[in-house]
Amino acid sequence: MRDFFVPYIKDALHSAGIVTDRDIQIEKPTDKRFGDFSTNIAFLLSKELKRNPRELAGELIDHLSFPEGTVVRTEVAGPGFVNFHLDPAFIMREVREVLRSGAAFGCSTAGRGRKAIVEYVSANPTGPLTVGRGRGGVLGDCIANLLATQGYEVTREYYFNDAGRQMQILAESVRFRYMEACGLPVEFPDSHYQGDYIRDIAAELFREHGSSLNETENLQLFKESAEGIIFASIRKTLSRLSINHDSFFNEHTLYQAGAHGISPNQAVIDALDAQGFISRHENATWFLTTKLGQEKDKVLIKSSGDPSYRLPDIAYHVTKFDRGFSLMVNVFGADHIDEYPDVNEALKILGYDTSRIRVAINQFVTTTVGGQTIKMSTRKGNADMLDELIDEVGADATRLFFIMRSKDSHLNFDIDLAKRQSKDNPVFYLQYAHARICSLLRMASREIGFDVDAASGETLTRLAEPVEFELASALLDYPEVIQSCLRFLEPQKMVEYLHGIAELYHKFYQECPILKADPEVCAARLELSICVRQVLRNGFSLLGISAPESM
RNA sequence: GUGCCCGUAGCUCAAUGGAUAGAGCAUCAGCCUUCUAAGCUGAGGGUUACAGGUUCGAGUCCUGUCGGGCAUACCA
Repeated sequence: MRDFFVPYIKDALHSAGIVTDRDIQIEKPTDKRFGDFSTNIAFLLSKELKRNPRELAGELIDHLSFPEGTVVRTEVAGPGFVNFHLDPAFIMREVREVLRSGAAFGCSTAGRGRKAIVEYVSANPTGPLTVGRGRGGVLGDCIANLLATQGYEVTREYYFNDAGRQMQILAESVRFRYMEACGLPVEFPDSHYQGDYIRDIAAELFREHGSSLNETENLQLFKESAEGIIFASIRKTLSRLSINHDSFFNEHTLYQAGAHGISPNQAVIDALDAQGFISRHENATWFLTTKLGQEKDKVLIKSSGDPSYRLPDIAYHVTKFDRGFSLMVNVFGADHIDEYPDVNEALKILGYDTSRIRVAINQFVTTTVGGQTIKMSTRKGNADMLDELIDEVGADATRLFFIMRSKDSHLNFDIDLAKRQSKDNPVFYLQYAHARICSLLRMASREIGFDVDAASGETLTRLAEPVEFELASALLDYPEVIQSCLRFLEPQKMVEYLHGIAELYHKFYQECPILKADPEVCAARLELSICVRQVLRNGFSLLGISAPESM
């Protein structure tokens, strides 16, 4: 809708003899007295032209003209705002687009022909997913959904490492528990994984093999069975949240020699070395990040000969470029904040365009039960598990709660609230609006033979109540909300928006009789309801929550 | 110590540098013989942590202070 104004404003500036290449910003004023839309262009121009903004605004509107039946009034207000008042019929005509496009309303082709990759969750298979991982998972999934609406070919990728020290500890942990299961005395180290799931895996091994594994020093079997069981459980948990990755990228492949006989890891070392950013001392291989202004150099290959996590991370990102992604989104938890800058610097040195990479960092999650805060913890058994949370509050509430706050804010997950089957719970508020419309349409179909599928929106221009215009106008914001979510990698804005739509609909429902209205108005209100239902459905689908037809 | 995030109504949180800082919960007062009251209407509630600065305009940007979280590994 905002795009509508831009060409006319540009034309007017041109014919007023004002030269600028500034972007025209269109805003939606908070106060309806200031019109349906406004622009601050006069302020921006006053800066560069050193002229009075009110004067500039005046010249602008003198040259401004819109097609018949669109903008009914343009005025200069305050210190230099230009406000536009729309013809209500214009809004109602535009709303027909919701019905025409249906599930595609809000989509664009901006990303057509471009490949995007969203990397999220990426937890190593050392244990069940924690609540904190869930937040990043849902965030990443929503971002992927958002990108898909813009025509990108989206890959949802999970990057993991099933080698290395953490997995070694995991294997040892299972072995200890296995020996316990065999009735042997063991002293379980504090440094190892304490969770009950380790016991379950050990018990499984004991069931299959009895105590025949007692003697073996080879941890491989312990590792593999633990990995298999844990990964299966992770994927099951994710699928409960409708998170389904297209691709699981095993870090191990970066250690294996490729076409030219060298591994991707080695290729990174060689390339950085060629640029003078590698040093070998203390038996290790270092990335000279001090040359880039950082405090310390970073180890890429440890004295043990194994790469530290940074090296494969860099090599992994090289594969993303090599695989032809023009947009790469990485979703990390706040605890991985320091991971990215080194990767970024290395990629720049290697000549890659790092502006194609966007990083979304989500802050931590605390859960509260009965007003008591339970802080998320990592390796100990007291971490709150994502699966238990889903058991407790359901998948829809889990997803919505994770993204209804800005990713930059610590999330306070109120379990009591999420469980409540009442109006306090935003999930129910949103879904209720959808169910209410479905119910209404069912009744309309039954009582007056209204054909929902035949609705074209032709009757919408009969509507005249303020709340109806407000609602219609809000529906037209939907495509811009998607853009805004993507600009900030912040699906939370969609939650806010949908909440506003639901609120307006409830208000409309309260104020305007629908089935009891005059038949022509009745049809128009039903059509408006269908539009609202469509936007709610589209939004729910982006957020990954269900759209119940009755509640 | 240093880096990143946060500090907004009693609570949980919004607000592309725009006009009188908004929602929900909680509190108080109303609305169901009428399409789902899981809803709606209204009221009260604020020195946007603090102090400066930038400009037509600052919750938003800059500097400093205070408070909270995360990170500061040859773990990932």
